[in-house]
Amino acid sequence: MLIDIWHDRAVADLTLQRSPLPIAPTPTGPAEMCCAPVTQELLDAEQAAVLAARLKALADPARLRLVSLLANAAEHEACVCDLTAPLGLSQPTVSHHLKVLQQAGLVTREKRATWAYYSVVTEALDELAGLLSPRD
Amino acid sequence: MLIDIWHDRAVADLTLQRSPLPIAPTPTGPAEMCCAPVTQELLDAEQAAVLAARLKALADPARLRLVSLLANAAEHEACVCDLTAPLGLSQPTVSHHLKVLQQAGLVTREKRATWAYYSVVTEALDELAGLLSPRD
DNA sequence: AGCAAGCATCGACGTCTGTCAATAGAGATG
DNA sequence: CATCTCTATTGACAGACGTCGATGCTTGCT
Repeated sequence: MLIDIWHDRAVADLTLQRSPLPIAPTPTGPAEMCCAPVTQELLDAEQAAVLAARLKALADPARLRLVSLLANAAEHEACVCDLTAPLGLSQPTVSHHLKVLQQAGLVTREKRATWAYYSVVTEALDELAGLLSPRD
Repeated sequence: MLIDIWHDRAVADLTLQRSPLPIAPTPTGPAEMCCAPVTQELLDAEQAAVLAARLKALADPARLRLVSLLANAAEHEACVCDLTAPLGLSQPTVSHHLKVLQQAGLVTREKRATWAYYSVVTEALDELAGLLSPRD
């Protein structure tokens, strides 16, 4: 299932010089393994805090819908201006949520021209899922 | 890995008549499938709210440690009085967190004698994980 | 009946969080 | 340069949240 939230900007995009696609686009949250699955080993205070912080980044309706929008968007990415309308939230609020998601390592940001393109870090979601329920 | 937070109450427990192990011990949160995995279909507002509520129940250090304690406890269950010390939190606070977890369908409560035994609903964790990252 | 233990609820408190309007900054266009 | 678009930051505010002490309720024991 793919939702196109690209509109006519795809056309305008062609008229702009694109950035040379940096290999490492500033990964704020490296999303490193913080602990064993919750049900397998006892979490100490610090591990629990780290894991809770990541889950908390996802545990918000707006942010869940953002992740869903990004994952289902054409090219699996979208810029802020395409996300405000589907969410019914103001642009600053959307920017705020995206920043939270980025700092948790759940999305990446790539600036092209005046637009900031966000996309989901599927590996981060996978790892989070694996911590809740062991993949065996 | 098993952590024994049972102490000497296991002995005292034998002297008390046990409840006849009811089949359906008041499942507050039935943990029914709320939506497709986040990355596969677009979440609407309501689905996002439901999923966010469940994730929010887990997205707390104390509650994560509670789940971890329960999962790693002998018999895979524990009562409130065994959980306050490992967490370093007051009994009312622990009771509060357990209630949140129970309402989210992540733990079940079974009252035996004066003790309330909580245990993890692994299926709920599995489902939650499956919504973040599709299995197979 | 009286008492003690385990647990849930209540009330209160400080903190965190989601939201917006206003503003500032970066970048493209004319 | 002036202007426009897109995005990020700031400041402010209401509501939610985590925590605790005090209290009440249930259950078993004497």
